[in-house]
Amino acid sequence: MPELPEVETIVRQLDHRLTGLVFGQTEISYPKIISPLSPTGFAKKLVGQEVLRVYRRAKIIIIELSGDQSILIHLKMTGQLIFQPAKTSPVNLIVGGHPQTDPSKHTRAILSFRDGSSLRFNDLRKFGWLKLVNQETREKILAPHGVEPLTKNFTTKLFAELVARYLKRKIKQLLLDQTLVAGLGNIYVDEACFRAKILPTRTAQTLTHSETTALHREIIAVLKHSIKKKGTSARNYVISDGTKGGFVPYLNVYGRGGLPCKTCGTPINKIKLNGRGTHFCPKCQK
DNA sequence: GTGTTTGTTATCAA
DNA sequence: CTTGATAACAAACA
Repeated sequence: MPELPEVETIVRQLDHRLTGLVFGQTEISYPKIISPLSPTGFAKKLVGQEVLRVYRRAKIIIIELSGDQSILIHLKMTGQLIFQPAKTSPVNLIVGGHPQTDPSKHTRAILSFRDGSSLRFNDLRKFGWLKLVNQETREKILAPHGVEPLTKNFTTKLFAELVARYLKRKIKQLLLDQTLVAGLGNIYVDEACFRAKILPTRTAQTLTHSETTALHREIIAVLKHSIKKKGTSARNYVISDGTKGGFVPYLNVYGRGGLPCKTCGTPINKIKLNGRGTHFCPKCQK
């Protein structure tokens, strides 16, 4: 599940590798991932365009091109973006615990560059997408997202205002809402709540001022820590060079249902909250 | 055949 | 406007 730290890791690597490359041929094996153009239209428009930079907004990857166009990419739950350098053997991947060579049967698109390198979009569950859009459409798609938690715009005051505005919402639900804070997903919401010692099931209105401050602080801290470790490879997230992120050993609750809390030894509780697997320590979190 | 995994949007309801 | 519930998308895995 690529969330902010995973997408950020991919983007940093791709920006470094793709900037300056010029697109050549494009192969689409699963047309439904492409919009708003047809795969043919997509390929035609892409040819000859140079990559200016690669950046991120929320969980969306933006490849900015010469001219007016950008490729927007969302990996959703199982998307992978693999960079294949020119004249090298296929990148090795681990998918669902099994070694796999890329490209695989889950490769949905291959965007080639004129120097012989290529970018592959793999997506087991076909939820992810690629859009080739102009600036105006790009901004229309990006605009509805909330504050970027790793920018100076994400102040304690702003976060407190959000908490005060959506009083009836459960904390977890509030944090998962991409229109409020952008980039958090199931993993980092659970982790941030643990670090702030707050139960994800509580409603916003029950938070004290110091709890709100702590939650704000821990959201930032856990995201930064994970980026430093290149993200969480809980399932099939890989970085664009096929390697895995290193944050799993630092997870306190996500994926640890029934295992002892690293702080107090109490078994981690796992419940369903609004249809999401939710993990917490019943003793450390109040 | 069943339940579980989750990001996002749509839809309906209150 | 806020909020809650549910389905839909889609495929693998236990």
